[in-house]
Amino acid sequence: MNKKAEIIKIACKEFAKYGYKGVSLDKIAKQAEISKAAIYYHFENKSELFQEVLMPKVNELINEIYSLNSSNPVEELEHYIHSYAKIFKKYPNFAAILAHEFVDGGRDLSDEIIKNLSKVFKKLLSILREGQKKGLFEIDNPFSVQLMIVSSLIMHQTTKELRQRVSKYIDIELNPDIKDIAFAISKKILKAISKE
Amino acid sequence: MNKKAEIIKIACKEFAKYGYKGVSLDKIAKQAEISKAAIYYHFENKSELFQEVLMPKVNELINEIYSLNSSNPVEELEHYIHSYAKIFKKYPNFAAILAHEFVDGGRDLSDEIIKNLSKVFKKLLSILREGQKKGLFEIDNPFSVQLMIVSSLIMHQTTKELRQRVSKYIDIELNPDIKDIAFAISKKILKAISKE
DNA sequence: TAATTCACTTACTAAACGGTAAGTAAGGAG
DNA sequence: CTCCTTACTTACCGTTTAGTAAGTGAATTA
Repeated sequence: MNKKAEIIKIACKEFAKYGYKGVSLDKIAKQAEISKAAIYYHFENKSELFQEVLMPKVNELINEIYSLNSSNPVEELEHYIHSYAKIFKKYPNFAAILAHEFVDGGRDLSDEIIKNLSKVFKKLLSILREGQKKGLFEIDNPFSVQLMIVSSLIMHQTTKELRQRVSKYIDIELNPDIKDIAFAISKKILKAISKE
Repeated sequence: MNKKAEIIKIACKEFAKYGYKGVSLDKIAKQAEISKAAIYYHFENKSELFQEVLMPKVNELINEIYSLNSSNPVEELEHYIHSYAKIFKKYPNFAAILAHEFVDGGRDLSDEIIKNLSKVFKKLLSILREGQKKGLFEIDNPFSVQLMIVSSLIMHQTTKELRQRVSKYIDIELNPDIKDIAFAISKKILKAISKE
């Protein structure tokens, strides 16, 4: 593996753990066994490194989500939810980075990434509208559906440490697989929004 | 208002916006129009200030959640969800702080706060178990139910800025009231987990 | 009136931060 | 052999960070 790819890999892990602002380039440099200035040889600045970490994953998520073109909203919704699960399983750090950015108001995301993420949300809205038009779904608040799906999946990936700490006091399932969570969520969401 | 209360109020706003690590005491001091050392007169360190910001809200949430003691799991679940909504409406910054801590693995939370938060999660688990025992609920994965409820409510409060940025590209409802979201969520959750 | 406490301020420290200027060893091209 | 590029390193800069030591004026207590 070349150094640039190694930096990206280490940076991805760090951004997932500490968020954009919490990551220090000194620490990344130390882990990659290079000097900090070497990072600046490969990337213009911290922000560019962050975008280069995120962009391919965002694009892969979009491709996955748009890969099915069924006329069945139920199928489409299931595919949508499992697309997230698939990408998050492939890149567990990606979900954590998104979670950090969500709570930070996307402060450190470039407009290009925001634009691409919008495509993801757009797809869900169109699925819900289609289902509503076909009399399959009954949705009073599409936004709350979106919240339930996306935040549940993202939070699942990012609260592993917290669950560990909480498990000292209560009995919870510690490490459910995201695919199982995706199944549980899509089953419940479908039941919740289905007419009759 | 005395200075200590003013510091807590400003700190609460800052912690909500930037998370524990992102907040600087210099900035809080400037806003409160005192010196940074004055903060250290009132609080032992940054961490103690953080706990003093959080603790009363956590306790109020616990009291609200445990204030109803019905034998009807449906009623109890509705009360649970609306308890969150009530506290988050009263302290919008509290939800944002929790969100930051969730994605940071509760890194900056004291054991006491973790213990108290566990009580909150415990209550939901007991409601779900009770509903299951009475044949009202059908739950394969209690953890995913918890995720859907808590993360949806918290994320709703914390993604206002992000929604604003996304709204340039897609048409979403910008500022739904948390009470409406709570109603939508509890309605969907009940439908999703009800038997039949 | 003298001593003490309260609620701070000023001035500082050591460490960490993102970022940069200048230099360098290795290798390929002409 | 010389020039140039690649992929870095060393050493630094200015700023910001949490935290501290010492001092101060006003109010309270003995």
